Amino acid sequence: MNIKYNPWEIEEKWQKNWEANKTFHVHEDPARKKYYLLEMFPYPSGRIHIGHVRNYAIGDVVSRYKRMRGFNVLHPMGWDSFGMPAENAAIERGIHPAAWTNDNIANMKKQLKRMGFSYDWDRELSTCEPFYYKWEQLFFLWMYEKGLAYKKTSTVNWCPKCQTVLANEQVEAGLCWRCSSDVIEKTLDQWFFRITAYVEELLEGCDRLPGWPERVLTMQRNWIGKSHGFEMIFPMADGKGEIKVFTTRQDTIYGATFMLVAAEHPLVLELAKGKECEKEVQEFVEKIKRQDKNLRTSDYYEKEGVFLESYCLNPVTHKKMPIYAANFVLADYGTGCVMAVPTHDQRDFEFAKKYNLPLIVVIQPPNRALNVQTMTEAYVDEGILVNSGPFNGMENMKALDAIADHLISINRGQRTIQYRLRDWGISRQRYWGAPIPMVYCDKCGTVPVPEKDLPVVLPMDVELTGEGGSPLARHKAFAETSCPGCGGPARRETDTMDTFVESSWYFDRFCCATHDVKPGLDRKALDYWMPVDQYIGGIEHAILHLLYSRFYTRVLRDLGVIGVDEPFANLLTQGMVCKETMKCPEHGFLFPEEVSDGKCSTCGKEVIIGKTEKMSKSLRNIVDPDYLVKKYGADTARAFCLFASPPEKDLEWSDQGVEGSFRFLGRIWRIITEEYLEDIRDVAPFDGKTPLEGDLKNLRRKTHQTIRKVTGDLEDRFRFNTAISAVMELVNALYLLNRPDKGDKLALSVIREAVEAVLLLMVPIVPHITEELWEMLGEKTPLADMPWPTWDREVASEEEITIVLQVNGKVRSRITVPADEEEDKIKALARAEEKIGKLIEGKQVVKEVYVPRKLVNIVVKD
RNA sequence: GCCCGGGUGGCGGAACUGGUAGACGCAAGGGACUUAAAAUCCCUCGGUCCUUGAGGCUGUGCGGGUUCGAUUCCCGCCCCGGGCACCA
Repeated sequence: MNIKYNPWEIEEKWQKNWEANKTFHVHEDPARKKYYLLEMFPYPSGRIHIGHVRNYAIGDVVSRYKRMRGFNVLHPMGWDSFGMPAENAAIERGIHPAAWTNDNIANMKKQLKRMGFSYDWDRELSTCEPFYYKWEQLFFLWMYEKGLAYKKTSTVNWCPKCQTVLANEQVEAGLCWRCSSDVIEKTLDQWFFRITAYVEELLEGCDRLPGWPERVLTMQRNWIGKSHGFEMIFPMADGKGEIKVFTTRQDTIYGATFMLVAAEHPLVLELAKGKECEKEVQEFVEKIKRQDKNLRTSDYYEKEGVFLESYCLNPVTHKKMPIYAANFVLADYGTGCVMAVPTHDQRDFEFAKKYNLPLIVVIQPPNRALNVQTMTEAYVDEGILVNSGPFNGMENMKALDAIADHLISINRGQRTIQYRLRDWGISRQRYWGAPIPMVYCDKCGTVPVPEKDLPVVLPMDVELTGEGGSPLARHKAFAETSCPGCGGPARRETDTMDTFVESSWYFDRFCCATHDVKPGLDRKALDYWMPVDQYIGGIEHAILHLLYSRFYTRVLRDLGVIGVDEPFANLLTQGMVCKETMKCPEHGFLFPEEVSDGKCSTCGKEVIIGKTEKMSKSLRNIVDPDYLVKKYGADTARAFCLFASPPEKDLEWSDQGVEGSFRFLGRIWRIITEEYLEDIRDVAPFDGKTPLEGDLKNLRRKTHQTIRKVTGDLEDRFRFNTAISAVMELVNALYLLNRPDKGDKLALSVIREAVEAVLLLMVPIVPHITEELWEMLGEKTPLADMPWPTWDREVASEEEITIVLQVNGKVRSRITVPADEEEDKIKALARAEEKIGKLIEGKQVVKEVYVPRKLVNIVVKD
C-alpha cells in the first residue's frame, strides 16, 4: 500500500485528538505515584526559538515516557510575562505592554501546540496577571512581617538624560545604551529579601542535591562564597573608638602597616572631618561614587587612595598605622575596612609602593630570603613566620589558629564567617512588574497594604516614553492613596518587583493553578506534587533563578505554605543550540539565504564561514521552528534535536542532519506502509510459544535488546541520541530481513512484534507519526495510553558470544562460542586458534587472563 | 588569577564497571531501480605500509606512569568552553 508520509496532516490530526480528549490533563490521585516534570517556562518574546524546541522536546520525552511507565505525570506550561522587553516594545512601537505580551503568548502557545508537547494546558499561568501576582504580594507582606523583606539604601545605574534606572546589561562601557550619556551611580531606598538569613541552609542544601549536576552546585557554592576568618579590632591611636576588619590572614598581623577603608564607608568622611585633608577626601569620595560600578570592579583598575590624617594601632605590635580611603576596598563585604599587609598581598603591595608606605616581611619562603628593598611583588604563598614575636618559626598555616587564640585572649577580636552572597535587591524602577504592596505616610511611615486590599493592581493607563523616571510615580491615581493606618494622604510604593520573584514560585502555582483561596497555594496539592521530580532548563540559570527558588521555597516553608525544603529534586541543564556563522566583509553577518555559492548575494564577495556560535538574531545564524515544521513537520524537528547530541551538551545545528532525521521517519513509515501493513494488520504479535530459528530468532532477539537498550537510555541516562540509534538499528534489521511469504503467519507475527516495538519506543520522541501508524495497524487504544513495552531477558540474551583473543595485550583474533561455554574449553580453543597458535609457538606462557564472556589474553615471553 | 567542564574519523557523536575504539547519523564514493533525474534500496568508508591478506604497523590533545590490558585510573603539560574575579 502506498500512502505518502504527510506529517502536517497527521500531526494536526493527533494534536486535535489530544486536545479534544484532554489526554494530558491530570489531577491529584493519591492512589498513583506522581511525577512532576517541569521545563523552565519561557519569557513571551513573541516566537519560540530552537532553544525552546530543544528544551521542551527533552521534557516531553521524559514526560511521555514516565506516563507510559504508569506515573501520574504533571507537565505544565506557562509564561514568565513581566519584564523589560514589553516596556521597550511599548516605547519603540507604542503598543501597550499587556497587549504586546498577550499577543506574544497567543502566538507562542500556538507554536508550542503545533510541536505536539504533552502539556496540561488547563494549568497555564501568566505571571503578569493579578490572579497570579496577588499571592506574591501576600507573600511579600508576610515576609515583611518576619523581617525577611526590608528596605535599605542602595545604588543603581542611573542615566541623567533619560531620567531612568538602567539594568547592568543596559550599561555599555559606562554609557547609556539608548542615549550614550555617562551613567552615574544613584542612591535610592530599595527593597531587599533577606536571603542571607538562609545562607547556611542554602549552602548545606547543596550537599543534599545528588540529582543536580556537580558544576551547578559548584557555581552555587562559589556564589555563596563562605569563608572562615577573623574579625579583628584595631584601636584608634587617639584612643577614640576602634576599627574592625575582616581577614582570613590573621597570620600576617605583624606585617599589617596601614589601614584601608572603602571610599563609600561613612567612616571616611567622619575621620577627615575638620582636618586639612577634608576637602581632598570629599572630592575623592565624590569621584569614586561617580565612577561606573562595573568599570571600577573590573580587571586591573588603578589603585588609588587618600590619607585621612588618622591613625590606628596594630593590636600586636602597637605601631601606628595610617588610615587611607581606597577605591578598591568593597564597602559591602566584611566590615568595609581592610588591614593592609603589603608584603603578602598584591593589592596592598601596589598601594604601599604608590604611597610610599612601610613594608615588613612576616612570612619567609622556604628557599629564599625576602628583602623589602628589592621585592617587586607580594609573596602570597606559604612559609615560616618571622618578625612575628612569639610566633616566629611557626608555619604560617599553623599560626592561623594560634594567632587567633592570642587575639581573642587579649580581647582584640573573634573568629567569624563571611559570605560573598548579599541580600537580594528586588526593587525595580520599572512599570511592567508586580507592584510592591507598600504605602508611605508622612505620619505613620512605611505601612503595608492590608491583605484585604490585595491585589495592588498595576494600572493599565500609563504613558511609556523611556524617559522622565518611573511611569508609576507619574500616575497620580495609582501613586496617590490614603494611609491604611491613619487614613491621611499617602504615596504608594511605585517600584515593582524583580521578575525573578515570579519565577521563584511558579512551579508551586502549577500544582493548583486555579486555586483562588488564600494563600493561593493549596497545601494538599503541593504535598502531592512537590518537589519537582525533574527540572529541565538552560545552564544560564544555574545561579540566580535556581538559588532564588531554593530560597523562596524555604521562605514559603517557614510561612507554613509548603512542606518541602528543596523545590527541584533533579536538574538537567541542557546545552545551547549553535550554528555556524556567515559573514560578508562588506555586509556583515548573513542569513543562509543571503549566500549563494559561498558568495554574498548582494555584493558577490567571498563569504567567511565563521565560528559555530549560540544561535542569535544578531549573528543571523538562527533557524526558525515554524520553517522546520512547515518543511519537515514537528516530529522531524523533535527527532533531530534529540538525536544530534546528548541533552547536556551543546547541539550543533546541521541542515543535513535534519534531512537525515526526516529520512529516518520516512524509513519507519515505508517499512510499515509499503512493505508489511496489509500482511500484518490482522496478525497478532508473536506470542513466544513457538521455537524460532535463524533470521526470525535474530530479529526477535534484536527487538528485545532494543527495548532493553532504549528503556535504559531513557530511564536513568536521558540519552535520547543513543536511544534513537538503537531504534535505527532495529529498523535497519527489518529492512535487511528477507521478505517472508504472505502466508507465513509465524514470520509475520515476529515482524509485527518488532514493528510494534519500534512504535512504542518512539512515541515519546515522535508522538504523531507513531500514533498514526499504530492506528493504521488496527490498534484501538491510542499509543499515548499504552504501557511501556517490556523485554524478556532470555530472548534478549545472545546465544553465541565473541571472545577476543589477545597475545601480550594486543588483539590478534576472535572466536565465537556458545554463551554458556566453559572457561577451560574457551582457553583451549584460544590456544588452538590458528593465528594465536603461531604467535605463542615455542614461547613460554607467563600468564593467561580470562575475562568471562569477553576475552582471553595470553602473555608470553621468548 | 581561582574553580568547574571538555579534547575520539572529513563532521555530529558511540564505547554504561579498566576488556573488540569509531555504534548510529551526516558527508563522500560505488552499485541497483529509472529513458533520465529526484526519491528509494544495497554496499564501502580512521590513517598508513606492503607481499592486497581472514595481512602488518599505527591511532582517542601531548609526555610519562600503574596494569596482562588504558578513550576510561594516576602525575605533569598544551588547547578549547563556562563560572567567579580587587571578596581582604
